[in-house]
Amino acid sequence: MCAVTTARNHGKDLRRYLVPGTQRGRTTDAVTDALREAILDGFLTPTTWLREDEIAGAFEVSRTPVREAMRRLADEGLVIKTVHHGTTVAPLSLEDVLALYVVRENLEGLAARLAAVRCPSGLVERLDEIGSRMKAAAAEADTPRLSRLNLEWHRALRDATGNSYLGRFLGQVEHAVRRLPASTLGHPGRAEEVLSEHDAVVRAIERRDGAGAEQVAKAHMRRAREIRLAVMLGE
Amino acid sequence: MCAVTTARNHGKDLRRYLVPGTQRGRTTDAVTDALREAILDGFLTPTTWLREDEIAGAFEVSRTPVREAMRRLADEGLVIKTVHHGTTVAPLSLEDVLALYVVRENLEGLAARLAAVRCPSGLVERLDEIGSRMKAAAAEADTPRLSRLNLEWHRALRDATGNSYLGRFLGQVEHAVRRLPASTLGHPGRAEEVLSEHDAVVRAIERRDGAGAEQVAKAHMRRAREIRLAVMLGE
DNA sequence: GTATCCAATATTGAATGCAATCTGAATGCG
DNA sequence: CGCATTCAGATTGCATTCAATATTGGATAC
Repeated sequence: MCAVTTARNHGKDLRRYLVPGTQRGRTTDAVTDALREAILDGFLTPTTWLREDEIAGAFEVSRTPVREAMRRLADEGLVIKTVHHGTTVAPLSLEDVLALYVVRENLEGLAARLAAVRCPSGLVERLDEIGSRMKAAAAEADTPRLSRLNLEWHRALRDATGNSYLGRFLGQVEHAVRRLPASTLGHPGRAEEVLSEHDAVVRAIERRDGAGAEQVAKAHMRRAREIRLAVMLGE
Repeated sequence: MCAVTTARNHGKDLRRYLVPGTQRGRTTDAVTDALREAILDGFLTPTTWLREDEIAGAFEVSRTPVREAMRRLADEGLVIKTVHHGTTVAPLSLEDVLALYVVRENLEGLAARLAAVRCPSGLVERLDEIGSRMKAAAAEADTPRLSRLNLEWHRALRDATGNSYLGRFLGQVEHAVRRLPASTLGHPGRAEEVLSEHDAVVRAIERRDGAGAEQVAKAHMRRAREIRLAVMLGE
């Protein structure tokens, strides 16, 4: 038995990644999102061979939207295509993770600075509101919910930059980060740490301190990388 | 007559963007690259309506690879799709340009720093060699050649970072920058300025000065943005 | 027993056809 | 005369079909 697994026996389970409210004319988008979710979620693990026919059958659509979805995911770096041979889920090495966090540190820092400079009305309140919900989730040790809220917090921040390119790049970073095995938020003491680091960013934004916001946001990411490595290397 | 132009009368001229050595099984890639080139080159201008079967006819392929190409370019932000209606070349506002350069400044700075830290063997020589060719092109006032060499220089730098994410993002930035109307290298005195700014980056890399390389690279980009704005606003 | 070649098969690449739907103009009604 | 409605044409979305090619298993020669 080789290391390559197939999606054959996963069968119809893939369907649960399809969002229900898909209107006509959006099949390709729905399939793309579903496949992306399945990969990010870890349901489709690296080196899994994705046969177009199989996926099409699981989603009960034709191969055409599946083909387009595959190509898009290949452009995003989530899968690897080889002509006339097939598509496999891309592996993610420790080296990749380090490279990812290096870039992320810079982009998140830039986002914090831009957000502080623009500081659109309601931003501080929104970040604080998400922060308080995160606090509640942390108190209940509800890591999945904490993780979703964390995502929401970072999205709110990058939306506040008003920079479409930065937003797009941070979106791609987010996709890549979500592929990593387990959330770092489950690490002992990390949840509280994240809350205080986020708070530092928001306070800097509140006083329109761009440089300060950038600094604490970068420190937040450096710490996140540390924890990530600790988790991946088995604490 | 509305502001939307069509590709109808461009006809077969699109074919000149197809690279000749396209082997079988790579039609979609070839079409994608050709369309991207045509947009970056300014042959297909913003708001141009791209009809699938028109493009397919021009390239003498079926609509399938054209469709996939359109979707990929939409993901890259070069075109805008609306369901059941069509695809148009995305506009590029002055605001977008500013946003682009803000992000670019950070990414190029990071690339210079990483390149200085790693400093793979042969990098300094390669950058200097491209630099000397740029000097020759500048002496002859050969702006198109200078522009190509400039691209090559920046690519060499980002390849030296060994960071795939940074490389991908800078690649996307490069695509966006290439869409801008005219090269800033034709601006009076800019060519010489670029040469000395590049040299400052290389010297910093040579002495493994990461922070210094980042600083001069960022200054290089800030200056590039200034010139770009001057050019776009009519000097 | 092993290496090499060949053909059968599996799988993807691209073309074609049909269905859905958006646009725009002509038409009917107030 | 203005506005809503409907219908025809144009265009994209997806399914299906055909073509090309990589893989793999086996037969054969050494």
